[in-house]
Amino acid sequence: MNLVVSHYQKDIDMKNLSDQPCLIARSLALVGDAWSMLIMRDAHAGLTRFDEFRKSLKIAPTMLTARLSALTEDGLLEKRRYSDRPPRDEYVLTEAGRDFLPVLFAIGAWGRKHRGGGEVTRFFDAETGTEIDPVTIDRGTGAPVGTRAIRIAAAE
Amino acid sequence: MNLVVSHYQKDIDMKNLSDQPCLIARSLALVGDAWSMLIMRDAHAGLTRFDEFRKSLKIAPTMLTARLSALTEDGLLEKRRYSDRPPRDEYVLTEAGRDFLPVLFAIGAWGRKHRGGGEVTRFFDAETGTEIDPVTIDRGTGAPVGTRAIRIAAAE
DNA sequence: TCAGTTACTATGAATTTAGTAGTAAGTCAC
DNA sequence: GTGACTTACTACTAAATTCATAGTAACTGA
Repeated sequence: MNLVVSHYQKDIDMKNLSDQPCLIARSLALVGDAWSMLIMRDAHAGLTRFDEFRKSLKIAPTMLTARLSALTEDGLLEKRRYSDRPPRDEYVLTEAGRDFLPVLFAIGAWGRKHRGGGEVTRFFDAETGTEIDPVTIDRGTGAPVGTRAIRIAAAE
Repeated sequence: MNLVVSHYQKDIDMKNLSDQPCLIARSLALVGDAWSMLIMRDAHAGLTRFDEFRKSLKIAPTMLTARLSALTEDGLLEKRRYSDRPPRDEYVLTEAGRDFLPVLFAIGAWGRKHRGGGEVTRFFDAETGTEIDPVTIDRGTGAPVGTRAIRIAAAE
């Protein structure tokens, strides 16, 4: 399963995950590894530069280059020049990248419930000051996902 | 970054992801790879047996064994004997495993918005028949995650 | 000029993953 | 009761990825 890159080539995922009808599989073709998710997390926390990510994640620079390129290529990040001399680029979230935040919060919510305890980073609503308690609901019924029966259809 | 197992030993993740204060990182220590996520997806779709997963995912049996063991060890799946002769086990979701569904839906929702098009698998509410449209909201404010400013705190 | 910064690339070793084949313990159809 | 088949794996090797460290390019600032 190679979710990434060799050289100047775009991601080649296993079994063409990105061509499958399942949208979960398609998404995982892009961000289905821990590094990519953690980069997205850090990008949401405001990091933009290569060295910021590298130090935060203690990731090998080769890996970081590959992941940043892939995420940029896939439209979750955007390269932006912030200095011409020396030439320096930073990576900022695109709209698609910002839309990824709910996924991170859903993962975090699961973690809080099932891997909580000890020292934990928490998030608060800046205005109300209440801790954020993420729930994924179906906009149609308003019910939390998993509380009602679901029917699957392989449609167009 | 080795998220998995060697031999009879539990996952040893990189830099002890599971000991970090960030709950996202902790969760990713367990399910931060595409195979694990896809196994969880298939488990939610009703698959329970080794060969069902293997055929559905076209995963190498060695990988599948490792992933199923890790997910079982981590409490997302549970091994259950369904035949004594011959001895046969199946893997069923635990409560923690079922709680993972919102994550999958959040990922799917992202995919629908940013990787939609072509033939796509969709989900409907079994009762109302409406297509499920997952949104992750903050239970406190009721606002979708990402629409309001957030404050981070590294508390206990 | 010399140390320091920043964003990388080069390289080789260690580790993981993939893919195929094989095994163990049966069942089922004659 | 023999042979074909099923199911859940393990063995093994080759291929690919990842890690870690070192090095480079293009500057800045003292």
